[in-house]
Amino acid sequence: MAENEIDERTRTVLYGIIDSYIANTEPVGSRTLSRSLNLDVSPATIRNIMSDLSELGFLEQMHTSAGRIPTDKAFRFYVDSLVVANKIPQQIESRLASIKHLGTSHIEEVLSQTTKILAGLTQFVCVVTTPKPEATRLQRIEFIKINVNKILVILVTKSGIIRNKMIPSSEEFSQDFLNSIACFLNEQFGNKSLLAIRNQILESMVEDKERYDDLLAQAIRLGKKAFDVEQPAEIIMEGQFNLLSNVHFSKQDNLTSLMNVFEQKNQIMSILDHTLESDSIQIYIGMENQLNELQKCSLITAGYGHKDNMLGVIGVVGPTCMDYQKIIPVVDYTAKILSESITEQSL
Amino acid sequence: MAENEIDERTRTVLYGIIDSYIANTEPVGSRTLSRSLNLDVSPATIRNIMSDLSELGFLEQMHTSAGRIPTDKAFRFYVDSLVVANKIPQQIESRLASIKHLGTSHIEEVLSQTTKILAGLTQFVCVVTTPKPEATRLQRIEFIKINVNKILVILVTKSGIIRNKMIPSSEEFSQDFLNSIACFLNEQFGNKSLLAIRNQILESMVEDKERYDDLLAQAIRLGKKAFDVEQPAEIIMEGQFNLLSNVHFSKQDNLTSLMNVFEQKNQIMSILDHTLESDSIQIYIGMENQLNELQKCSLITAGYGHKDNMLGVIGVVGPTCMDYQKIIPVVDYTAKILSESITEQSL
DNA sequence: ATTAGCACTCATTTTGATTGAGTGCTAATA
DNA sequence: TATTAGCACTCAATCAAAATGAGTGCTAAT
Repeated sequence: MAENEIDERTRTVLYGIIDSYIANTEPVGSRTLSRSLNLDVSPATIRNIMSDLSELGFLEQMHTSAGRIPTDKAFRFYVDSLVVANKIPQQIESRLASIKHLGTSHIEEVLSQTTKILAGLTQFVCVVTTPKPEATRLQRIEFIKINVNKILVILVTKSGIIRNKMIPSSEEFSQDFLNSIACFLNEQFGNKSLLAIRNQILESMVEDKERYDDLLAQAIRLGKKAFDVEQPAEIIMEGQFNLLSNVHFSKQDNLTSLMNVFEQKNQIMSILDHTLESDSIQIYIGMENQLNELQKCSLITAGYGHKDNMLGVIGVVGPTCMDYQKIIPVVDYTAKILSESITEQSL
Repeated sequence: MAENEIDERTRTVLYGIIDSYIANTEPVGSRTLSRSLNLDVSPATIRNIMSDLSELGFLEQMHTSAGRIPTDKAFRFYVDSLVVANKIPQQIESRLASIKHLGTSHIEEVLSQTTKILAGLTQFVCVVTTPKPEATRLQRIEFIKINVNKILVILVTKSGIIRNKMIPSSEEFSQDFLNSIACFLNEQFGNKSLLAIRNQILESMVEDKERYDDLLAQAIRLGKKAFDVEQPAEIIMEGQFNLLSNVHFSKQDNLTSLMNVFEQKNQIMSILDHTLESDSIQIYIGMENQLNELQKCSLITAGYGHKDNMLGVIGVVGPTCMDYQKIIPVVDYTAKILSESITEQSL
């Protein structure tokens, strides 16, 4: 049997195995399946079909006399042919609705709350990236003189991020002078992306080093410090402990290494980075994940923001054998709600 | 034998048991002890002594034929009579020194880094509270008009905390007007504690409701919003996963409930709150902890800040049978270094 | 093409015996 | 009188052999 001509019955068996495995996290054997499935076939027939599926790489066995478990390939097949119900259970819907009424102003707070809720709903680890600098536009920059040689920079972005940064200053500025500089920078760079601003500033410095009058020169210099090492994007993570009580992970002891991965947020970050390109939901199953430690996990991500301007990514990490049918729409819907509540914010 | 007349030899045995238990996390029996201890007595004698100690409540057995393990009471006795070496290993000293050279400006960043280092050194869970509002004095407040009905408040405290808060405003203010208000508030309240300010504002509002001219009235009104729900103090926590690889916790399965406690930071917060009163190091052993889930843990805390003005608490949570001799000075020293580097900051 | 039957595999569970570190008690000893 | 040797007893931990049972592959009959 070739891969592209899997007949109806074979597919039913495969789905049956996957469903059963998702439900019980245990290898499934022919007899059990022949009973639970409504196909009127004997275990022996099921075995034959299973044998075919094994050969095609959809099933594997831990040892000869165990049941079979679906491979990553099987899950991929399953997920690809999954018609995702876009009907969200009432309970989940109302739980997520609370994000919208979150009166807070810090986008970090919104993201953090959302992540917590999603982690609670899925019982998996849940991550979200703060808006990436390329996508965040400057709304306002201000300088506050703290003391003789310290200036506080406040950076407000359109997406609602507020960043504080203390920068040292070699010479003393009056608050008035700082205000002028801020005013200048706001006019010059307002509504531009942080990345664009940084580049433009660097250009200015190279191009016409001497030309500027004092105000401009100082503005550029301070601006450079303010926009310079602007951290790329952070990652907010919740529910790491959910995996502790998760059947599938508590069995094995790969937990510690998994936790280590989560502690090193930058690794997760770089994975999520890739997924930002697409605005639809994305699913990485088992081995499809680059990271070794995640190869028994699946990652489901969805971008948030708006079609023309995706801000970041929200997603969950769970076992490969998670209930995709249930989880996918939840992640999808969460991203949607998050997008909406952020737009409301930045208005 | 009465509790207050424990003779030399009995004490040696008790200490021997405790030391052995700390080292191996295993019940210790009479024969092993008689060999490892240099006392020239037979196991039988040790058994008699152990029997005495059991009666006094210093030792307990899991079952008849197991060895004995020290009770909380024993650890308390041990810790109380511990002469803590204030000599810190070179390696640890240099590791902690890096805090001082942390060029960053946000106190949160300093606290977070310190906590991470302490968690790494001790391999336990490590917590620190951000400075409590009663102890933090206002350095500077500023208002930035974001749009028609949103104002960003920036609050800088002497201890280096920067708080951003978006507040809604019913009427529209010009930035100039906001500056005047900020100027007024800075003059009025500069260098006062946040708590004092809040109270004073509330008083003002009650006392002379009508008396103020427009500027003052608005200043008080905005000030109220700015200082009002100022969150009490946060808690920063690191190294939760350390306990996963800790021998003592991985054996039992009380881990999940313990992790839940750590997720509910406010519970930990309220414990740490109590410890802030004293400026010396404090130790809570096992049952001495109010929280049920922590009753197999010990908590070692130390305040940071300055004698007349303690800012917050830093501490570690580990198993009751931790190596106090080693851990106590580390926590103590960390708090000292932290205090120093924060003072440097706020100058 | 399907199924019943059968021999075989192998993780898991059960059982029972063994070991060993520990205890308490008592009688002998210094 | 304090210490110790000796002894019977306890009990978790370890191990090996046996039983169990869910599962498989193959073959011959339907």
